Amino acid sequence: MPNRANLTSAASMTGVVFRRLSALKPLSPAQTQRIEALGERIETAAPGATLRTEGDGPRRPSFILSGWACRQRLLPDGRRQIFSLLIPGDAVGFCAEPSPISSASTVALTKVVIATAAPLLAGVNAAAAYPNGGQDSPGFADHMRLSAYLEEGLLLDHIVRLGRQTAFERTAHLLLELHWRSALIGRADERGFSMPLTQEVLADFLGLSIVHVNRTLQQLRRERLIEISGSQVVLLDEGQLAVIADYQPPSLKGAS
Amino acid sequence: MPNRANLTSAASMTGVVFRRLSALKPLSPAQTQRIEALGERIETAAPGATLRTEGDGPRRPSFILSGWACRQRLLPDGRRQIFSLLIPGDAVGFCAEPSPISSASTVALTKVVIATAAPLLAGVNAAAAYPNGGQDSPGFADHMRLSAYLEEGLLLDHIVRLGRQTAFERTAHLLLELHWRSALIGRADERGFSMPLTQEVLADFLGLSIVHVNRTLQQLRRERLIEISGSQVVLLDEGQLAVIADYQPPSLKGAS
DNA sequence: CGTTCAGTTGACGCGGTTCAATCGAAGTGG
DNA sequence: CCACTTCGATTGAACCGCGTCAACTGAACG
Repeated sequence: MPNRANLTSAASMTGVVFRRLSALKPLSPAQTQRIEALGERIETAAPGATLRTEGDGPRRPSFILSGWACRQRLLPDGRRQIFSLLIPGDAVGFCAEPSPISSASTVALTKVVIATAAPLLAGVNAAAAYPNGGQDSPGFADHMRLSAYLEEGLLLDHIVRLGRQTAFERTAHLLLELHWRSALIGRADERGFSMPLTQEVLADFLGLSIVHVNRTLQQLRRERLIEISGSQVVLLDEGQLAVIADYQPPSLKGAS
Repeated sequence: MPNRANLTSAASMTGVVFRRLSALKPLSPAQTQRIEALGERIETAAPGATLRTEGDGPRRPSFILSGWACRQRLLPDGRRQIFSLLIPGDAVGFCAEPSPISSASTVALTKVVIATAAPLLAGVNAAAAYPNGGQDSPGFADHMRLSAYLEEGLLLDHIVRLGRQTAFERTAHLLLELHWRSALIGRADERGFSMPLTQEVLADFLGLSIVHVNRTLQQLRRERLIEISGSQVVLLDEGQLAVIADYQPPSLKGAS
């Protein structure tokens, strides 16, 4: 039951989507207008709510306007592995295959506000009809394709973390990635950003136990590499962290 | 220097590509013809050769006709993580972005024969002009899109293995996946398949040490779950292995 | 005020790594 | 045809990163 006040704040929330997409490829005025229209149809979800279950029929793809979510899978015995963390501006459920090729679900980690991406999707289909890529068309096909490549790169980084890095390196790498992504949507300053995650979520993402996440964060603080107070994270020595974690931010320049 | 004998054998090798793609979506006679034409332009690579370095300018996408390869990343200190194993019928370098969004390279693990996919790619672009999906068009856009989803599912499986499964479970899961994929291209019988990998490669894929891969394989043999002789793997109790590894093969039915 | 939840800490043990040595098969050159 | 080398598989012993178990703390909340 969105009222006018909701609409106003929702419209301002579409800024993260604009920042996210324009970082991949410049947006035309017509496209910008479409993005601002996302604020007109929003929904909210409480922490723990399932936003999407893959293999559960086609659901409407959407963008996260505020709050954090994750894609995850549960094992029969209760173990959980988180594939990716979703922050404002990220897309949910764009691979809307009717076939359940793999089983994963998207779950809200905080209170989440999402906007149906239907108006943009119409543009995606339209752009497919422009063989030249539609530089000036209102379509978003290129943006979504580049976004998919970016996300695959994040999955590859994650695999390296889980397969070949220590808990210390893993954690440093994740903090650098989240800082970079927060900066991309204008939600970070030079050194810090907000990370509304419990240590349990970090553990299930990093493939560690809660206890060890706690000790690893303490070690990072003890070595004066980070500071944490509440959900606020400060990177005290980003260069040193990058060396430890072998972190290289995604390079978006030259994207076609 | 391909001679006629080469061409003949190469043409027969395109069968794996046909099987791989037709499993995703039926192929028309025109499409089948295009696939058979892949055998006309082949290249070979020796074990260890780099087939592709992402972020190294656009390279021609291609299909593996025979031999195995992998996508991997190296850390500065020499640690290696393998993202995916590529078997005959798999595509190489289809995400041919000029931007090096992430750094990974594709390396031959055995002697490899690849075919340039240019003739199919022309079809991909053509299919994009058919808004209805082009059921009868010669394009391969749908196939490559479905293939991308399948590969993403494999990456997710891999993340679960690395993050939340024991060495025993990981190894069982991988063997089941490779058996399923081998069967998909007609390179496996009911219980066995060929796996031309060293234990070092398995270790770098599974995020384990060589020594521990060796011990884990021994445990699988000791418990009469598998048999290995040379590169031949036999799954003695696929059901039991699937329970141990929580393995569920990708479901391709209902793919649009 | 009791309850719940996230964070923290210590003790202990296991899964997996590291180091090092051995062995057989497959080249390779003299 | 035989030393010599190389490579992959194998084995044992010692070590350690990380998980598990359990207890405790403080803040938020009804």
